[in-house]
Amino acid sequence: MWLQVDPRSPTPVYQQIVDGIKAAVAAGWLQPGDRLPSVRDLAVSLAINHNTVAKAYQELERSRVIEVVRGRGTFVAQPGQRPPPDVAERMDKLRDSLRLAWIEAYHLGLEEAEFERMFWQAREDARGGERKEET
Amino acid sequence: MWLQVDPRSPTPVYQQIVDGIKAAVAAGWLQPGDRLPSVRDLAVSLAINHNTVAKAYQELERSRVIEVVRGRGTFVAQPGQRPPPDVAERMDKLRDSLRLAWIEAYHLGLEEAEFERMFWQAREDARGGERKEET
DNA sequence: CCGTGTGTACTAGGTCGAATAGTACACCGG
DNA sequence: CCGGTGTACTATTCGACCTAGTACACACGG
Repeated sequence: MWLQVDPRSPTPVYQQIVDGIKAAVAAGWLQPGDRLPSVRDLAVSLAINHNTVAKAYQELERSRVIEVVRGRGTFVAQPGQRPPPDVAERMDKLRDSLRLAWIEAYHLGLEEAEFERMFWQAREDARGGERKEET
Repeated sequence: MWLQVDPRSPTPVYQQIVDGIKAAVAAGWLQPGDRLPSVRDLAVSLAINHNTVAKAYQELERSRVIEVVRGRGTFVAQPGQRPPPDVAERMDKLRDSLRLAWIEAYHLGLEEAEFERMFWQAREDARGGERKEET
């Protein structure tokens, strides 16, 4: 399965699903039009409640990452169709996360050049990487 | 007062204090050796419990941002004295936050150049800015 | 030595979001 | 009709956060 979840993580399970699917779409694992597992199927796969999956799907639809068709299923949305309702707020959060990242980099003693390399490396990780071999 | 807190924010109050002081140090508001308000004084200023402030101070000391001297007070630490115990973990979190930022930038339809500008702008915001005029 | 101020530790309790379990409904397509 | 889809609702559990109050150990100046 291309998605995993850690129940003991401090970040909520539904948020992990949201992040995971957003990452899969951004990386190209999932193409526009691809069908996602049903809420109940995914819930069984992840060993969680179907309401938790539903909550994740609803947030993903609000962000226009997926499209929901009652009675048929959920699919990866075509980019740039209907604009999300809260772009401004999300941009602010994005700016703030970068600001906090700079602050943390400072306290970790990172040189500006090192942090910049980390920034571009993260771009690579976001579009393709994700090799995880453990044990 | 150079620090404010929003009790209704989703991010915990003690975390807001940690972030705020880290930001103040990184921006240069607070210099190494400067004394911080006592837990009780700051608690009164922010209208919160002193235990919450203490929790923030403890995390700040673990991160080697401040130094605590029993019976005397807390002070901004000299940079690079004793290394923090969890650098590796914090670096991983930093990398991950940048990865998530790239993913979010993708779903917001940001061009790479725009996002890079935002990245450098955040650097400026982290070292000085902070003008907040409301009302 | 005493008093004040420092950070720290502990218990008890309240609040809130996350997650579960279970059930029910409305929709689609064969 | 029937099976699968997302959705909605209640009830309940659980843990993090925060408060309130108290107590302790330490440092410094009188």
